[in-house]
Amino acid sequence: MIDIAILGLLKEHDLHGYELRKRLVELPGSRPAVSFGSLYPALGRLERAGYVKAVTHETSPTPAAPMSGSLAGELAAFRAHRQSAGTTDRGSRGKKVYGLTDTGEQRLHELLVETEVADDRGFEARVAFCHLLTTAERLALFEARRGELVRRRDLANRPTVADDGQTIYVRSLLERDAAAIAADLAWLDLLISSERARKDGAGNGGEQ
Amino acid sequence: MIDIAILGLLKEHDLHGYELRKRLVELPGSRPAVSFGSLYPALGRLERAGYVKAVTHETSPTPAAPMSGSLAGELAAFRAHRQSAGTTDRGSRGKKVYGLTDTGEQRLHELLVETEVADDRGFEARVAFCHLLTTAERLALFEARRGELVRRRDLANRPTVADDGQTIYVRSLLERDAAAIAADLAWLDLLISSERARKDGAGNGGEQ
DNA sequence: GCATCCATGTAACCAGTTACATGATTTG
DNA sequence: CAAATCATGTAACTGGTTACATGGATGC
Repeated sequence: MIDIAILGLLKEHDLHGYELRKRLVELPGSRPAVSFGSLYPALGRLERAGYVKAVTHETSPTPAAPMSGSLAGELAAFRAHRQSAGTTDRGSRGKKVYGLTDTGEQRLHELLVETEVADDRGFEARVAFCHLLTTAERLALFEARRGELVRRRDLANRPTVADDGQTIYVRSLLERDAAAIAADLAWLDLLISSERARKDGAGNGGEQ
Repeated sequence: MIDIAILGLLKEHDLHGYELRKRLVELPGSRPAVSFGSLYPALGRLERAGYVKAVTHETSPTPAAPMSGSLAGELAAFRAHRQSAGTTDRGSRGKKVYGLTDTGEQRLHELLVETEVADDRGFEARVAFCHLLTTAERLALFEARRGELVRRRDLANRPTVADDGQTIYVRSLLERDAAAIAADLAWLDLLISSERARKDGAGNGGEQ
């Protein structure tokens, strides 16, 4: 699911691996820190697949507006640019600034709407870039997640087979888990209702 | 960290793989369900390491008291026993009931007190069997976890580098994460204080 | 006697990790 | 010029997963 994060970040601006990783770590859900050993191979894979591509010269000096935010990104791109366009062609090991291709953009959207994978980290990664979705798609994402959480909750406080000598610690742990799921569910419901409001906001004001 | 769970469950009673797995799934922190493809190889590994051992005949028909709880476990052991000791010798593929060896018990304790690995699942697995620890060891486990959570919290609401155009979704996600950590911390603090009370309970009644 | 669960295992794969090797650039 | 940081990458390993192969026992 590192793919979502990479494609999502590259959608915002072109970046090289090192910088990409710094952003990756401070993205919700990518604990404890995605390592270079997984980042670079992933970039290579995405490049081979045609989703990203090394942008060497001034293909896109990050259009215009984005200068407002993210100085670091601009700087990285600028420096890389200067280096490659400047002297010769950059030695074997220079910065390699990646950008999203058209198919990469498609791929990102594809990954974002894929509700099958109910994985926690995957969900967080999707939410982090869900502003790229339509309201309906976002709603679908949230509701799929909701289903998953409900499933987990029901699974948790069901039969309790063979739980004879549960220690107080296990019980406490189970309670904590239940509380965490409940809190998550409440959070999701808020998101969902706000999304619903957005959807049929202008049209009609029914259904909370 | 499947090792902790396996050893911990086998400490309670001898079990064969299939039954073990059923218990494993309803253990907190072993989402979404440990698969056979990881369970059996793990058992093999633990057996080769000498931590567990297949108990075939009446080596230990689960001593005496444990009959009180866990009917399923007793049944499984009994059936396996009957089968092996009963007819011939059981075909190539019969139930294989595993038990914990002495070194396995040591190993379990070792894994339980190992506070280095700050992994979430690892922590849950340890708590699930922390009744096997002394109060002091348990306290150390909880406090190590607390340190880890504090570290995460501080990491989360620090610099916020390059967070220019954070969408409402990312912000919401970060808030949720922060709330989850706070809740976890509160839960832990409760555990810790109750553990402290237990420790110096008889001696003096200070410090809540 | 057929389906279904119980039961054990292997093989191929997956998504990541750590440790290592390498080198360029910046800064004190 | 040395140390720190930036930067890219490979190799070996980890801790699992799914899919597959196999077969015994039970229930209807």
